[in-house]
Amino acid sequence: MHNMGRPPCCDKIGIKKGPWTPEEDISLVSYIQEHGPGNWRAVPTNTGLMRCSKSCRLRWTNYLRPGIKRGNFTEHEEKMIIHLQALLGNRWAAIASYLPQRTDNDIKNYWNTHLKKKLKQSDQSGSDEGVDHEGHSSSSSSNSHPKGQWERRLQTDIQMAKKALCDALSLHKPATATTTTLVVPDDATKPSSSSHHQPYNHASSSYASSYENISRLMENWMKPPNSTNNSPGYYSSFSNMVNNNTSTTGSSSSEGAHSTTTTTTQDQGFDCFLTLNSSKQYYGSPSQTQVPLTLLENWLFDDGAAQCHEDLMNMSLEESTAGLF
DNA sequence: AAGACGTTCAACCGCCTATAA
DNA sequence: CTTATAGGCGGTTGAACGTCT
Repeated sequence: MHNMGRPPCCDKIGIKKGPWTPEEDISLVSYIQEHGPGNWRAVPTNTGLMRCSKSCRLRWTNYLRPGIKRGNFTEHEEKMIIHLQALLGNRWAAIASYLPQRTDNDIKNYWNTHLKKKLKQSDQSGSDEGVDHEGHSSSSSSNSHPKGQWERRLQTDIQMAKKALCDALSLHKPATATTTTLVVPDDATKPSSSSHHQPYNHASSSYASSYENISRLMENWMKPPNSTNNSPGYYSSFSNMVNNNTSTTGSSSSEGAHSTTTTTTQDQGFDCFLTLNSSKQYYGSPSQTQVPLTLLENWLFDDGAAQCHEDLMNMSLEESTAGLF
C-alpha cells in the first residue's frame, strides 16, 4: 500500500490547520498534564483534537509549555543570540538550549526580524562588534555547508574546540575546564531526549502547580479578551501566569537539554541561564551543562573574547578539519 | 479616514535522523 | 539489512497588526 516515498507525518484528511483556539489549547494542556509531553502521535487521538501530532508538539513546545518567556528580549539575550549564532550558525535549537526560557522558534524569529537587520546596519556603518554575521563567508555553518545533523554537530564541535583552545591560550581567565565543552551542542541537538526520556514523574509536582495556574488561566479564557490586547491576549495572560507562578517549574522541553527551575520575572532570562545548572537534574549528565556555561560566561562577558572569537571564526573549517582528520 | 507598505510571529512544510519492527 | 514511522529541526509563509503617507 505505502510507496517508498516519504510517509505523511499524519493523516491529512480532516486535519485542522492554522491558529489554535483556546479550547484546543486547554484540551492539549490538560492532556499533557495527565500524561506528560511525548508520544505525540497519541495526542490527537486521545484528545480528540483535529490536529496532527506535529502541530500538537509544536504548539506545546513553542507556546504552551510552562516556563517560556515571550517577547522582550533583553540586551543580554540579544548578545547571546548574536554570539551563539556566530558560533553555531543557524542552529536555533542549540542556541535555544542556552536560553532556557526561549524557544528555538522565538529565537529564530527574533534573529530574522531584529538581529539580522541590526547586524546588517552595523555592518554597513562600519562598526562591527567583532561578531560574525549571518551570511558571511566565515560564518560557521549556516550557508554553504552540508545540512546533515552530524556534520553540523561536527562543525560546532570544531568551533567550540577552537574557542576552547583560544581561551586556554589567552589565559585571561582561570581555565575552568573549558576543554570539555564539546558536549553541550551535541545534547542541544538532541532535545528529543528531554521529552522522551525526561522522568516526567519527577517533575510532576511542579507540573501540577503549573496546571493549577493553567486552570486559573482557563477562567481568564472564558472572559472576553482584553480590548487593548491583540489577538494573543488570552495567551499572554496564560504565559504570564505560568511564568510568574512556576518558580519551580520543571518544564519539559523539546528545545534542548534544559528546563526552567528558576524564578522567572521578566528580565531574568539571563540569570536563569546562569543558574541553569540547577535545573539539569531532570536531564541527567549533570556535569555536562555546567561546563559550557563557564565557557560561555567567558566569552559572553569578556569583550576581549569577542576579538578572540572573531579570530576563531576567521579560521576556515577546512583548516581545522584537516588537522583533525 | 483609508489605503499602501512594513513588521512580527505562530504555524506549516519538507527534510533529516533515530529507532522500532 | 531494509522499511516504516515518529520526532526534531530550520526555512518559509501568511494573517494580523502597526506605521506611514
